[in-house]
Amino acid sequence: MKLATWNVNSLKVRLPHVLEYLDRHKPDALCLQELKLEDTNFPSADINGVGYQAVFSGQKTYNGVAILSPTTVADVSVGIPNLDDLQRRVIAATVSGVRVICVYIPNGEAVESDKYKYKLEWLMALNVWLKQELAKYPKLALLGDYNIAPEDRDVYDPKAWAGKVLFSEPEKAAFKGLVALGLTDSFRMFDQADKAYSWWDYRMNGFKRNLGLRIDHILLSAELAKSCKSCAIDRDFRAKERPSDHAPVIVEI
DNA sequence: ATGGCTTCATAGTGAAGA
Repeated sequence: MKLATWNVNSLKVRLPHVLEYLDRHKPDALCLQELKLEDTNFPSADINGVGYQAVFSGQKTYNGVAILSPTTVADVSVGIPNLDDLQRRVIAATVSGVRVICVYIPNGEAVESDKYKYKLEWLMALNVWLKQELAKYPKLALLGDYNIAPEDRDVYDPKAWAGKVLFSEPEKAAFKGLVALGLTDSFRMFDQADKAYSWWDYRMNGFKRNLGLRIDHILLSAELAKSCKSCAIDRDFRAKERPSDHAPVIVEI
């Protein structure tokens, strides 16, 4: 079974890339973030046309998440219970017996900002909720844009990024808090190339110079981790014409 | 060098992303 995640930075613009991705990898679930469109504008017909169905929670201009699957999914839920959040950042569904949770964790803007406070509060609410979800669903995968680089090796220049948003200690502690629930960072279960990242700034030729961060992750519950066969970042889609600034990440379980 | 690029938005001295 293949599960994938991709921050597409506008589904309207990236639809051809998404359709190509589905055709090439045929994932059992593809989690998308930053749709940047309202539900009424969701391109269901195009996605159905390549044999996939979608559940989604969108909003105008910002955020928006979806799960694409070749089969009908069950028990769809949106948002985090007990978190009053107008931003569409979470959608979950059960796909072939696996609880798939798609998240777009807040960016945080800068450590001094109110958005950073919101990010840390959001992460705390996610942790509380996930603890309950893991008790309910032993087979659980948390996929998405975490907006956190967990370790030095996930950052092209960790000294320059020290203390900055995406790499600050409280954010890294929140990531470890998710791992402490019993989740495993699937990417680090396997040998990987050095300087492997999932996001590169559009500016400064960030991709060509490989000035990137690994901020898109697939965390697996113990039961899924024990049968996980691979995890890979697909740089091909970042190298295309008019790409998203994020590359897709995929696991085989 | 707080810029640099891309998106959606509106027509802003833009906002937000990461």
